[in-house]
Amino acid sequence: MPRIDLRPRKSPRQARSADTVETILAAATRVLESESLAGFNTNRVAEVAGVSVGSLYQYFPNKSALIAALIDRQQSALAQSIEACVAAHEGHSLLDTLYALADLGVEQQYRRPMLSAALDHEETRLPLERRLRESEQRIGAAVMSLLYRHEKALAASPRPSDVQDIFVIAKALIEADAMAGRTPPPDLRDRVVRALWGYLTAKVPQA
Amino acid sequence: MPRIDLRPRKSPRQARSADTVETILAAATRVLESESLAGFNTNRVAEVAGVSVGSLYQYFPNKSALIAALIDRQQSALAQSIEACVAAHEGHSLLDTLYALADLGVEQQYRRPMLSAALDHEETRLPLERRLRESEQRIGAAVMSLLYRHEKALAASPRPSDVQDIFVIAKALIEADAMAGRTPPPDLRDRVVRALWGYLTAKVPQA
DNA sequence: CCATCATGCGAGCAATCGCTCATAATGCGA
DNA sequence: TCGCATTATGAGCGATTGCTCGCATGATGG
Repeated sequence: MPRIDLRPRKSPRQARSADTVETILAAATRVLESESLAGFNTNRVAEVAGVSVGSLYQYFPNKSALIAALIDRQQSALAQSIEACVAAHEGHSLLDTLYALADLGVEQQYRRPMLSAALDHEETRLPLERRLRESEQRIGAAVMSLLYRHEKALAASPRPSDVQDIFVIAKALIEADAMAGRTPPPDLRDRVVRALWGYLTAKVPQA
Repeated sequence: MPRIDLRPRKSPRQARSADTVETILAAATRVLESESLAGFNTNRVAEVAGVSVGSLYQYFPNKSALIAALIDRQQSALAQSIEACVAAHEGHSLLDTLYALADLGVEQQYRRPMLSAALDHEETRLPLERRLRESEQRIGAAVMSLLYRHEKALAASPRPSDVQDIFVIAKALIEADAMAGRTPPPDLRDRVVRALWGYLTAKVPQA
C-alpha cells in the first residue's frame, strides 16, 4: 500500500502557481495605484494581470483576501525596513535614527500614494488577520527597543502607547502631505522629526 | 406687465422644504453612524428618512452632494466650537487651551465614531467645495491667533504649516483610539496635549 | 494513444445601487 | 369648487460588480 506523497508538487506546477499569484498581486497594485479604490474590481485586476477571473478566484477566496494580501505585503516590507533601520542605527543618536525613520516613511508613502492611502482605509474596514498583527508587532518591538536604547533622552519611561502614538503621528503627517502633492515638501522630514522628538522628549508642565 | 416676484416663497412651503432637508440629513447621519460607508446608499437614506428617493433627489442633485452637506455641517460645527474655545480661553495659558481643544476633539470624535471616520475618508475623495474650505480657514485662523497669542512660549514663530500639522496630529491620535474602543481611554487627552505641546515647544537639536 | 485530473477560462447570474420619470397627491388663488 | 403649479412618490432602468460553474486545455502516468 503506497504512502501518500506529501512532498511539494513538482516544481513547474508550483512555480507556475506562485508566479500567477505574483502576477495578480502586481496587477492589483497597479490598478490600485492608478485608479484608487473606485475602479478596483476583481474583473479589472484579472484583466490587467492577463488571467481570467476564474483563475483569480482560484488563488484568492474573495476580494477581501486579495486586498488583505496586498496589505500584508506592504506591512511586511515596512516592518523589515524599520527593523533594518533601527538595527543599523545602533550606536547612533535617537535624533539621527528618527530622521532615518522619517525618511523611510516618506519614501514608502510617496512611492505609491494612492496605494498607501487605499490600503490604509481598507485596513480599518477589514477583519484583521493574524499575519498582519505580526507585522505590527514586529514594528512595535523594533521601535520599543529603540526607545529603551535611548531611555535617558526621553521625558518618561517608554510605554507601549508611545510606540503606537509616534507611528500614528508620523503616518498622519506624511499622509496629509502625500495627498496634497506628488513630491514631498522639503521640510516634511523636519516636521515629522519635530513631532516625534517633541512627543518623546518634551516635559509637559503640571497644571 | 407684472414684474417677476423674486421674494422668497411663502413660508409654509419653504419651511416644509427646510424640514425635509433636515430630516434627510438626520437620516443620512444615522445610517452612516450605524452602518458605515457600506450600506450607505440613497435608497436606504430615503427609507430611514421616511421620504421617497425622488424627494431626496429633489433636494440633493446626487449622492456626493448629500455627503458633502454632511461634511459641511460637521466641519462648520467643529469650526464654531474651536473658535468659541479659543476665544473663551483668552488670557489663559497655552497649555490650558490645548487641553480644552483636545477635550473638544475627543468629544466630537467619540460621539459618532463611524460618522467621523467615514466623512474623513470621503473628504479626501470628493472635489472640495468652497464652503468647506471656509470652515477649514476659520479653524486655521482661530488656531493661528492662538499661536500668535502665545508666541513667546513657542520654539519658533508660528508658521501656517504648524496649524495644519497640529490639527492632523490631534485628529490622527484621537481617531486611532476611537477606532479601537467605544469610550476614550483616560490618558487620551494627555497624550494629545503631549503631542501638541511637544510639537510646538520642543527645540530640536541641530545635527 | 488514451484516461485522468489539476488547472485555466470567461460568459453570465444575481444582487446592488445611483438615479429617472410618469404619475399621483397636495396646496393655493380665483 | 375648479384649475394650475408645485412637490412627492416609487417602480424600475441601466450600469456595475463579486463571484460561479460548466467546459476547454494540457500535462502526466500507464
